[in-house]
Amino acid sequence: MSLKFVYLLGVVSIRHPIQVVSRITGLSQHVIRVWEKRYRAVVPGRTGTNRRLYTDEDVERLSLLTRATGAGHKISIIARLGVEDLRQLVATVSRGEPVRDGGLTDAGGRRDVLEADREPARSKKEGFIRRGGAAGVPAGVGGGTEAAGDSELVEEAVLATTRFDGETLMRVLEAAVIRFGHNGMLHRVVCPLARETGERWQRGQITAAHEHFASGIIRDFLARTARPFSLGEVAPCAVVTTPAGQLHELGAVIVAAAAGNLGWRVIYLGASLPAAEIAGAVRHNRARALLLSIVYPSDDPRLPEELVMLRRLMPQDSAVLVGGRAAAGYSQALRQIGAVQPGNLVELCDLLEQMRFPRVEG
Amino acid sequence: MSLKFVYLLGVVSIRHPIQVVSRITGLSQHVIRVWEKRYRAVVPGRTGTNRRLYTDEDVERLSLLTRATGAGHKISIIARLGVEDLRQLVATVSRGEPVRDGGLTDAGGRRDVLEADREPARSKKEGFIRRGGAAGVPAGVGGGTEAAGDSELVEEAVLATTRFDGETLMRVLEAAVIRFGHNGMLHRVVCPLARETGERWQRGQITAAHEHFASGIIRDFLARTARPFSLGEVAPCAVVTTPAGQLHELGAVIVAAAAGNLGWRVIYLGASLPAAEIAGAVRHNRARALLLSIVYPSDDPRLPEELVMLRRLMPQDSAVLVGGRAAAGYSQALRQIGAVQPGNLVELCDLLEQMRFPRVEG
DNA sequence: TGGAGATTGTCAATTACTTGTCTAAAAAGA
DNA sequence: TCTTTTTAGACAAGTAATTGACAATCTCCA
Repeated sequence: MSLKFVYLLGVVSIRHPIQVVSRITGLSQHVIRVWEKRYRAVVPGRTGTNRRLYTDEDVERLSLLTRATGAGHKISIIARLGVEDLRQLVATVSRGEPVRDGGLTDAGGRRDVLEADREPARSKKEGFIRRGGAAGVPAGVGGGTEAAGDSELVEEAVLATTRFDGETLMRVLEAAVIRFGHNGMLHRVVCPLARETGERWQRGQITAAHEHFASGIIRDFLARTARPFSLGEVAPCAVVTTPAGQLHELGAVIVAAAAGNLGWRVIYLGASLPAAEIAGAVRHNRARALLLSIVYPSDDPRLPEELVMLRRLMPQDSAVLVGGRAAAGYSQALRQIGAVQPGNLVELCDLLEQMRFPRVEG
Repeated sequence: MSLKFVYLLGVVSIRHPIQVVSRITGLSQHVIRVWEKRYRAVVPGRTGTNRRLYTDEDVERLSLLTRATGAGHKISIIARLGVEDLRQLVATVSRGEPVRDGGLTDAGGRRDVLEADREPARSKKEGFIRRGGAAGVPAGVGGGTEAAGDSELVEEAVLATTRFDGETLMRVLEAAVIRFGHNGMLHRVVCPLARETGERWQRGQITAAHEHFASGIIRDFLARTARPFSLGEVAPCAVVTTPAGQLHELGAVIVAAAAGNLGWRVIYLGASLPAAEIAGAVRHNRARALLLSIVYPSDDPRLPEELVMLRRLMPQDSAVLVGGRAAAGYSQALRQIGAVQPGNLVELCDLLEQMRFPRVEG
């Protein structure tokens, strides 16, 4: 808390050498230095022996500048803007609105070079978001209102969960697969089960242990029934986890399975990872999407900071998709970081489907 | 060795010779001394004859410094920071991402060289005394030689983990099952893998995300290969989890699998559950044993209270077994609550085997 | 449409600083 | 005696700063 707070105020004792800054921002040391020399984008302090030392605010500025230039802004023009202005700029851009100073989404050659050596896609993100928002819900697969679910099976599953009866729970899942198929099981049984357990837990009818238990069983079941992976290297990569403090794993399990079904290469990281860790994994895997599940608590004061930090540390061209019942509690932060918030699993799948095939826009 | 021994006696202020510190931190003795001489990173006490003696805090500092330097920070700059600052630093700057030659020409490849260069040097010099030191108790009870491990497979598994390469990791596990059988795989590959990842994590060579990732893959694998359960109701029940604040799941996964192999009905509850929740699950399932894994941190001030609370809430006739590299850090509390602390997986299995058939004593 | 000039990321070379490693000799321990 | 530790000094490789140049675009204008 004080950590992040302090960071936001820029009052920090610890300063970073250029190597660290380079790793965090993804900029080469060359660029960092040249931005300083030509545009005074940042003016780091120095050690006694003339080594640069960057404050956290410097890092933030550079990150924002990276994102803004990626969106087509010219570094020479925005280099001197304040952090606040930059934030606004980036927020505007990630909402899909056109960049004001001419340099339209496709800023042209420089970007191509940049992308070619950085990663396949950047501008895509905005595209997805726009599309996702517009397309919205394509009406549930099975007809009913967003996967009505099979109440009988769900009820049995809930019951099994409350009794720590893994065997029965698995049997129910098996039955669900037979009846609805692998995907249908997720949408019509597991998802409602998650919601139901969540509600019961909130009412104090069951404990977190039950939720953990169900997560485990469902994971095991999914692992057992999922197709053994043999995805081409082309498969886009998605990292699935929950941010620090979010201990409930079930949502993430579901999302991971759904993404796997849709042909994504899923890196599943379990629950409660700090921002830096998540960002590292995303970066390492060049993941096109980060899928977060936020279920409880819905008012963790640290989480917004954590999310901001996450966005700052992540590669700019990776999208963030956030689901879960408590996501709404952080919508301000989520909007700030340009996260997409699908309203339910169907929407999420829709988005994932769209993101599967990056189109080169014209 | 002396470490564990002394811990058992409850003496808190033991101090370690440099060799031990070197083994724990993964730093060479040279580096430890040079960090002291040049930067005063630590200032160990001395014996009457001028030998260095390091406190636990020194060790902690050195570990953190290792991680921070791994993240790109300059030792000369961070050497004097306090433990808290270092923790923050390490948490902020994750080093999970690869350094791509794309953007970071200055930094590119360097790290690989650094590691490739650092690794063999260390093992050559400090050798693999580790086994003697870390294992401490030979424990040869369970038949095998305390799981010597198949270094080749383990190495491949570690490599796959550092690369988030789930497919390869699974292949390795498969090979291990074929070669050693299901149980042998646990003892000879997964367990060493857990230890190795733990050590690398402490050295900052990998991130917590890697550990989470490996846990997930291993879970999935175990779920897939474990016998589908059809245990009679007679099977004794064991609850497996980690106490609140302990986010690392791998140890619990291993233990759960081991217990399952031995014919226990395992209720697996994942990581980081509050005492009340755990106790509730134990009570609800009339579990004969509660298996806890404690890996990190080893100095959570809340954990002892949590453990005491746990014992108070639990049924009296349920045993508590605690394993994990950080268990020693809480040995006082553990003794207080009458927990059993098997030194390694073999011992644990031994105990579980004994507990399978309760004697009704007269 | 074509071209001049500005913009911007990249690179090489040089210099200087940083840091891990190593050797050798003496002391201590076992 | 054989190993381990300590100290001091030397060294090589890694890392960073600076300068100047370069190539690929982008912008603007004729």
